[in-house]
Amino acid sequence: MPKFLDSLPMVLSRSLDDIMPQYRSLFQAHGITDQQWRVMRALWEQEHLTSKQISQITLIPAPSLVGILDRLEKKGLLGRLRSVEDRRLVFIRPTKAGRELQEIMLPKIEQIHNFLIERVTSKEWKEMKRILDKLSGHSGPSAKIFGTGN
Amino acid sequence: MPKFLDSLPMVLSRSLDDIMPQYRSLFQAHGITDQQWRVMRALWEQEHLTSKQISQITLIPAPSLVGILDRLEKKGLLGRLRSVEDRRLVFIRPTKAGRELQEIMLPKIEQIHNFLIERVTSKEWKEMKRILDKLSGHSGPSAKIFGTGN
DNA sequence: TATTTATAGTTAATATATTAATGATTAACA
DNA sequence: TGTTAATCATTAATATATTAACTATAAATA
Repeated sequence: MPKFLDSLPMVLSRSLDDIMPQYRSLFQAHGITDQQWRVMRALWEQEHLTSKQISQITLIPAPSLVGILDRLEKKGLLGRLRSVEDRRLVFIRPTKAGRELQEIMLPKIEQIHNFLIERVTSKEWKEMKRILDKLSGHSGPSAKIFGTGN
Repeated sequence: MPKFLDSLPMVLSRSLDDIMPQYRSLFQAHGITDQQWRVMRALWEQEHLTSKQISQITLIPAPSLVGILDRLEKKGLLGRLRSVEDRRLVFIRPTKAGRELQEIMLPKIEQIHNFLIERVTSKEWKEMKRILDKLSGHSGPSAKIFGTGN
């Protein structure tokens, strides 16, 4: 295999390209996008999150999140509320419609997840995450020599 | 770990988010983006590719590729040439400047790649790719019997 | 041969990513 | 205490992703 296709970014991107369509068709059937789902999914596990928390959990960059929240708000799936104690913060919480959507979609999502996970053994799944963690620099003597440092 | 953060898309996305910045700072230093690099990288390994071939190699969707090629052409890094035998095809080839850029960047890219890869053993690296392949559906019984074929 | 079908590249519309900058607010500190 | 620095959400500008549709061309077929 040529080096380019065997690089870490390409290996990971290929896998994502392979699995995302299986989720996407479900998202699409319910009128939301990948990223919009990520936000709703985060709100399902913990209500009243701030914008920043959602950004951290979903890995969606803060500037992108603004528009995503706008569209979800317009769809009536969540609401924004400016904090009183710290007026810089904005709390996000799902509406009733948002929670209902979750109840419908969550089982199907888990179904897809299980279908994918069953392709490997539990041991392989854990092993893969462990290796990925090492590659990400989250374990071992991690020192980003090319790191930005911010 | 909550199920959401432990899903395959989130696991892979997190890894990508962790490693891409290390490449991106280099791309940025040379005035190109991630995807623009992917295209140039493909042209480094095989000259005169068609648009479709580049799309397949780089995993960049065809409609996105149009703009990326436009911008790379405008930067003088590659050229487009309509095929004579089959006038539907467009051949892409790097310019002299395009090849020069590669010669400068390629060693640094390999340096980053090696730095990342050295975080795991050779055995772990292969094992990870094998497991990812299974998760993508590229191995195992179903994949061998029902291929997409395209 | 005339018609249908398939393919490569492209355009269009909407959604998101990336980077830098801004406004409002709060925290830190001389 | 008054100024500076940090933080959160947001805007702005450019680049890319996603889906559908469209154009030109070529292949298949009646």
